[in-house]
Amino acid sequence: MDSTLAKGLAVLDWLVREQRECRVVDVAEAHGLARSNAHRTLQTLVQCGWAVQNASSSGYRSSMRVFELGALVEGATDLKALLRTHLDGLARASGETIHLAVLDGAEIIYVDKIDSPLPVVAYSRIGGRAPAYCVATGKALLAALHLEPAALLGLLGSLRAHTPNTITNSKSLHADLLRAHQRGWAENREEWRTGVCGLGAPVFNARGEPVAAIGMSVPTIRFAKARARALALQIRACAFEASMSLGSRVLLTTESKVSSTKLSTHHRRKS
Amino acid sequence: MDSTLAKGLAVLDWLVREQRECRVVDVAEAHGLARSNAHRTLQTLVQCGWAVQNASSSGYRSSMRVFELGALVEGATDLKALLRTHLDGLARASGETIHLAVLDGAEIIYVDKIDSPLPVVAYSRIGGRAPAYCVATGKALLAALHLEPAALLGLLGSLRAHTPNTITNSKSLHADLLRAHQRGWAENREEWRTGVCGLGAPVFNARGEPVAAIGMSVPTIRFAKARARALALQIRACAFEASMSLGSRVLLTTESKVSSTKLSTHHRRKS
DNA sequence: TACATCGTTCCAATTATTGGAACTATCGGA
DNA sequence: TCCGATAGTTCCAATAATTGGAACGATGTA
Repeated sequence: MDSTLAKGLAVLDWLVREQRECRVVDVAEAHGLARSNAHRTLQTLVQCGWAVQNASSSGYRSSMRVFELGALVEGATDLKALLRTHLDGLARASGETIHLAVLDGAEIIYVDKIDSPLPVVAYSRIGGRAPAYCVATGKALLAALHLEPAALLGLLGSLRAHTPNTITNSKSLHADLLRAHQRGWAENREEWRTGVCGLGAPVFNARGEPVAAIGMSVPTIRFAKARARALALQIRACAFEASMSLGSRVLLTTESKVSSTKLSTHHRRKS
Repeated sequence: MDSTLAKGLAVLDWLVREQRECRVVDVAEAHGLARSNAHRTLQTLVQCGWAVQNASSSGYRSSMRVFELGALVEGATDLKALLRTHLDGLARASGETIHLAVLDGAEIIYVDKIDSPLPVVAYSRIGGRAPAYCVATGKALLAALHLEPAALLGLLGSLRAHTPNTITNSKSLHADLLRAHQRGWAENREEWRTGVCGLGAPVFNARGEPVAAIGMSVPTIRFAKARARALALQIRACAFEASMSLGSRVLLTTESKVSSTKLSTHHRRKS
């Protein structure tokens, strides 16, 4: 492992998150580096175009490079643009907050979001993260991977409780994912934030791979059984249409088959 | 300069732009590294969370980290969210393609964009770049800096011609920027892309600093003198309102004073 | 089967990094 | 104005890390 590279990446990451002009000593203290080392690291970042130095104050900020590359990543998948209309439709139909999320290891990242006009409890942010096993979008994506319990645990690590409702048992989670797969949507009942429930369904690309999940965050107060089910059906239908628009060619005759037919091309199934 | 860090950043940048699964040899060849070196560099990127390795193919891709950080940068300025409504208004009023751009060294980066329903000639992309001295948004931002000709040349370097109309003379450019400042908007007459003209005006924050420029791309065919002037006035007014919404407190009485009063808090003026 | 390609590991030679010290600049208080 | 403290920057020898060739195993191909 290139420790110099690791050091520089850590400084860069830190610099971006600080979102302010940082001085050499700040970096040195935050990373336990000698002043001269921090200085050279920052200079390297500047010379490579990842940071900019204020000529008068000699403070450092991250450059627009990460924004540029971030936009590239976003544009590459083009998910956001392609699925916007679907999200809009869902937002209008439900009136709730809608998310588009992708899986990144054991976490999901919100790629797009439409805020609800109704009062909401929790705040999320584009680019924000959440543990995959705690939220509906994450569970929808995990369910679409069809991992065995062991592989699941390997991917997620220990299941920490974030609320009294968080599923912390590997077998329970696996059962929950299986149910999600069978139904075609995943649920989150205050497993991540108290007072907030969620629904999510996976979106598949033309190769049948799960590339994102469409999710909905609903305050528990508006999550009565009948409404929850109605919203879930909306999400599932929306995710299905979204998959179609990405070129997913799933043959199906009845609505209830939506989820089960998604299996087709996929890697593993549990024993 | 930490060469190991520079090497790693170059590989990371390359990996993001490739937008495909890359192998060790690809990286080694592209950067003139030994296989073992490329391998270790990639492993470091993976361990630090900037890249992911496909377990089966052992190929590497950039992770969502850059997207996450990019979204952070975008959210930090919050420019996009704050100015969206202004851009929308301008887009509806003009029917042309609207840009929001920020200055990054000698280039501008498009932060937001609303496509025209009318036929357009050139294609731009959020996160895309253009030389500041060639486009209207860039010239609007440069004009707002009030740099002396020498400082301007220092910032921009040599003025390469991208079309027959590109301003390649430092003095001419300075005069053009001065005119832009006096009028309150900058123009681009096929200086970047043949067949495409542009208009741009700077947006100031509460501290009177130019933070972005609102721009409009118009095919030359729709850029007749009278219409160009009408659109320019729209842009200038829109940028002014946008500045107000960011907390810029510029006292003004007549419309024609919009631009000249912007001077107030600023750094340098030419001798 | 033999060959070629590639990912990965290992290690000694090399090279770059490291951090203390010194120098300079800036700021604020006496 | 002087002094002391703080911080940015430069320099350099000791150190520690990187480097790339070689070797090995895995995979795919003729």
